Amino acid sequence: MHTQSLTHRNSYPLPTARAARNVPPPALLNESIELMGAAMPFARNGEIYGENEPAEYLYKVISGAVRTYKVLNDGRRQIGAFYLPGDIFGLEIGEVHSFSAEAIVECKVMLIKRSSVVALAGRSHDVANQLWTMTAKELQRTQAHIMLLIKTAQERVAGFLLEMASRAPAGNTVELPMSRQDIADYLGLTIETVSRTLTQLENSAAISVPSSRRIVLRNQAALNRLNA
Amino acid sequence: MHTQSLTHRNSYPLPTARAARNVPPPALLNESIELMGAAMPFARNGEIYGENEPAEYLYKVISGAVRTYKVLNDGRRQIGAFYLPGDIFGLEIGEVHSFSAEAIVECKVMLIKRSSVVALAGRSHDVANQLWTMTAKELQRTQAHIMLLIKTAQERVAGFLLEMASRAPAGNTVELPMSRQDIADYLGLTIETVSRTLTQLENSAAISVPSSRRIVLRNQAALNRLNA
DNA sequence: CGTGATCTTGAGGGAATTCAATGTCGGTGG
DNA sequence: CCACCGACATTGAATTCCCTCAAGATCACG
Repeated sequence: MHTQSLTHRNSYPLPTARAARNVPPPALLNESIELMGAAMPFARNGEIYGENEPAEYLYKVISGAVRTYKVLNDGRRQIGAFYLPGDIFGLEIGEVHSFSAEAIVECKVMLIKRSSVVALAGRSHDVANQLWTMTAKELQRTQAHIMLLIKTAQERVAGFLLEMASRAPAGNTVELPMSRQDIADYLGLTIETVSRTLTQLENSAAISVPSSRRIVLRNQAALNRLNA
Repeated sequence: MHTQSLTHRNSYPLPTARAARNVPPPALLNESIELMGAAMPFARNGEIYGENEPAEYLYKVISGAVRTYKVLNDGRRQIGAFYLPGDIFGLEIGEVHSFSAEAIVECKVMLIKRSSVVALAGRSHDVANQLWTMTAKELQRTQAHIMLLIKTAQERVAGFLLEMASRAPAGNTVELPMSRQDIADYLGLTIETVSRTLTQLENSAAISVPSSRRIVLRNQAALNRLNA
């Protein structure tokens, strides 16, 4: 459990510090998160929060990558989302998290007390609106995930690569922070099928795989065609 | 297209009418929807809105049942959700709907102008909060849907039946408004697999199927076990 | 250079799909 | 009233795609 590590976060500057300095409430939730928290480090595979734990914080990825997931009682794991630098996660309506969150690689994550944001939203319509917008964006992302899960293996992998490419900084090379197992659990496939499918895509000249965690999209049109 | 039918809804009472009567803004979004709209009828299979159409309204099911769905370019259809009396749908953040919506059976649906709700939310923190809460609930529902889609056919069908049972009014009999095709497209299966699976569940005494649209949950524990 | 973790590849099996036929129900008209 | 029709549902047989199990290959790291 990581509870202690979260608990001692109380020593980080909180909104009261801002109030004391007579700073007007920030219009942008994104900004307020930066102002209200300090980056907290997590080791590779470190737990950020667990399913059913109180949802006390919101989180913003500063560096590294995060996965959220659920485990069924027979051990199957489903990854709900990958979060990359700049992404906010842990936004829940209930009192507890409905997924668990782990660092995929070494990470820095900004934390903000949920109660602070909610309080802020009670005063600023801007913040309230962004809280809603962020949740709605997450909803759209989840709906897109559903559309992936009904497709063939090729389509899922192609869709995943295109998604990662669109979120990555640069051109047509995707740097994957996650393992094949993570990808498989995100796409509802096995590692073997993911691996085989990547090989197929490479043989059909749609991609090349210089190293297992680096993938070059050689024929984006072909991938888009698979993306249905 | 149903655009005309929506357009003439401008003749329904709008928030301004309430303001003129010096009524305080309602605290509950649910109430405001009832106050702001009148029930509109839709025929079986009638389109309520289409994907990529402007998201001008929110909708509340008064009677009947609604499905939202997307169609892939090769014709595969994925149903995003079923909405039953009391449920609100069409809540989108973007300017356009990301799914289409159709009446499964003859329906009455309450409509409310999106702009009115958003304006109301700008004045009432209560309404803003409920707008957020509703979106977050929808997110949770979608995440649960993902967990269904990674399971076996038996588990998906069992999960679907339990979901419908928990939403239906009465005891352990589920009255299905939707066809096998709808169920299949919701669960990412074929109608044949849905049909065969129901037969299996019946043979294993977990359910009985007196008529194709009526299902009795005979052994809820067994279904829950399948629900993983 | 070994060791464990991760990834790839192969062979065989199984669950769901596809294709096809039959069965059932509700409505409509003779 | 019942015979017919179309829509919907069920069942069967064959196929396909992905999974499972198993063996190598590659990579990172001490």
